[in-house]
Amino acid sequence: MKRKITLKQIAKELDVSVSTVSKALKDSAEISVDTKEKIKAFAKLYNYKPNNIALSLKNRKTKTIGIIIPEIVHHFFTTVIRGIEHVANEKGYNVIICLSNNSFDKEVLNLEFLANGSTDGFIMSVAKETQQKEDYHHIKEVISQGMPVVMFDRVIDEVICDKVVISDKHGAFEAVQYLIDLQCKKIALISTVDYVSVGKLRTAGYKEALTTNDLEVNEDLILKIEDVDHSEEKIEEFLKGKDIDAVFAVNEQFAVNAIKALTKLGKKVPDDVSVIGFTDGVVSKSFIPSLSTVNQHGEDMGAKAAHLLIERLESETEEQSFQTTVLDTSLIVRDSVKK
Amino acid sequence: MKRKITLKQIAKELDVSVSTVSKALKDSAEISVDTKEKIKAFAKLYNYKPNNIALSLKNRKTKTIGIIIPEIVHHFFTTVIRGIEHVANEKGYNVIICLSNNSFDKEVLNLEFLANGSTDGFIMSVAKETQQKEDYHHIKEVISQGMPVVMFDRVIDEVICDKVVISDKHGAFEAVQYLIDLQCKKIALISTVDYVSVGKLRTAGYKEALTTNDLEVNEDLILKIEDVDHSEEKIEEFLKGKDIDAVFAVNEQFAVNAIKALTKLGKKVPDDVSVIGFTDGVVSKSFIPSLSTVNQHGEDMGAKAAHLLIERLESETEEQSFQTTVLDTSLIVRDSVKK
DNA sequence: AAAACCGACTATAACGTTTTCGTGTTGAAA
DNA sequence: TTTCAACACGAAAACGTTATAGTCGGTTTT
Repeated sequence: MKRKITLKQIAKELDVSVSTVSKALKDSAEISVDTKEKIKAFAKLYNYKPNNIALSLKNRKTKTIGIIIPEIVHHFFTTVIRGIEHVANEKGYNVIICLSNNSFDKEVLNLEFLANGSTDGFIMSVAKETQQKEDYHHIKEVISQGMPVVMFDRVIDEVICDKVVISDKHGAFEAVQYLIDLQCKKIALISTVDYVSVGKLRTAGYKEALTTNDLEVNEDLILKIEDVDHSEEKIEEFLKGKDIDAVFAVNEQFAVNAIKALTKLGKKVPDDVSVIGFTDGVVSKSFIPSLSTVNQHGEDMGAKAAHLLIERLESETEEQSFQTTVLDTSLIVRDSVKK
Repeated sequence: MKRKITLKQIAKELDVSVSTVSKALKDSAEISVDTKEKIKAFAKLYNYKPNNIALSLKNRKTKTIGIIIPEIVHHFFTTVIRGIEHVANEKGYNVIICLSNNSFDKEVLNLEFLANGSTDGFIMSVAKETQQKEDYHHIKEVISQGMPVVMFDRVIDEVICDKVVISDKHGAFEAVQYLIDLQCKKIALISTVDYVSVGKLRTAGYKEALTTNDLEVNEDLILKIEDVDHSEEKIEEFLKGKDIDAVFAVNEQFAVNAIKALTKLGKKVPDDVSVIGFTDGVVSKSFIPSLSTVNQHGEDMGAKAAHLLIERLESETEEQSFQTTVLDTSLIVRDSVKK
């Protein structure tokens, strides 16, 4: 088994110095054409490729971007990663992904580990537990050490860095407005607990749409779910006996569960009740009735985040003004709402 | 903005040598208790953490595992990653993910890049294009350079390394056998083109189940889909006018599309036609009727692959016997089949 | 013919670690 | 008093690169 060949070995074989080899391979004018050709041929033969680790150490940059997200089995995060990956590769960067599993401790560990030389910067969406704890010292720490960080989706106002978000509130507003335009008057909301920033914002959009249209906000029509795993029963229980004509859910899963529960309770979707979800995932399109959703454009989000990060990495100046990019959502109308 | 602190800086500040600092932080017996305490306190104050890149260079190992997969928006791959990530982190390894987007060239690039020092080994599922081309020089190359590789799901017989697969053929066999036991006689197959190894194997399982039960294999009941994007129309066209009582599909998407098409064609699932898919994804559970599938246990697969790789990385001996682990599938019976 | 220059290299430092091999100062044994 | 551990630390090499600063023989300049 042959090991990877190094400059030193090439130098020894050809009886020249390491510097000569390095320069020859970079096609430096300092080296004679003859020598260059000889060295290049030899290097090619042995398939020489510079060692990235050595380069990273020397250049103090790794050309890799760290992604830290709560979960990967979420279709939304998956699309974001794809967006990041796409532009990162285009610009010659690699991507290293760590999952926090929504755990604060793991997020801290990941961040610390990657910050010690492994990456040039981060793109992250914080863990649920972190938002709950409101402890952001680890993120602030890496930023203060000169690591650029771009946050997306679940962002923290308190941390100063570039951010990419969608207009959660406005997206929710539009969806609910759409339902109101369909003459729906009794619109239920299925949301998450408030410390999850997106849940909070979407709830705000829901409420604003109602009040803008002179409809009363009825807290009895609002369900906040803590534990995603048992959402199905919770939703069914919540909807039982409720007199409603529409449901707005802050994610795809809740929307699907709502339709199932409604069907079980003898109500027809969309004839009796219209349903709109948030986040366009794999399920929405396939579901029967196909689900109307607020599309988050995850791939665009990832691409934008990567652009922001790379721009900051490659700008010489220590620009201190950070921007928050707000991406528009778009309402995809499918069969789960009355026409 | 403070930069990350290094041993050298600590040494300078405390007026000792770099070696002393290094040893002190490792709690070496060579250093006096006083000095150790002083150094440790200082290091803690400045939050010193060793630079991973420097360590990687020195130790010639990076403690990271490279994952190369065709696509990330597939729920199956996502679960595999989760499995890998889980055991990797447990053993102190990091995970770096590259997507080939099913492109041969990108796969080669990724592999080359990561092989130059960035990772200690690979876990991969090859791109569709690579399987089509049957060009595996890039994989053989990294293996010959002493990089352990573990393949999963789409594996290549020709490449000698550890592998983790599921019993595709047997899984398909069991599913079709189940349909036959339900008294289905005219079972259609919706598969992929043959160069995709899993498609081929599952097709073989389907055929074997039929012949074992003295049923004729009717090629008219077999559809092979090349282009996933237009599968919906293809499937509908295929099923039109066909006299069948069951469908076995080699993935979730095809199964869902089959149910949709059947419904459109006025047939009831499961009353008129039973349907079983392969791969348990997000859609299966939520779909109405909920989809019966062959579960691939992606997370187990990832975990097993990671174990195999790490074991090889950490064993001193250059073990030359490679193993192929075959994981069992399990049939999840839901509402898409007659009871 | 001395000074300057040029072409084609080589030596060295540096990136941040760890580790092996010194080395100078004690205090105790001979 | 001499000898020798033990102790506490430092110097240097190594991992693989690249960039800067030499070096050295030969040619051109004046």
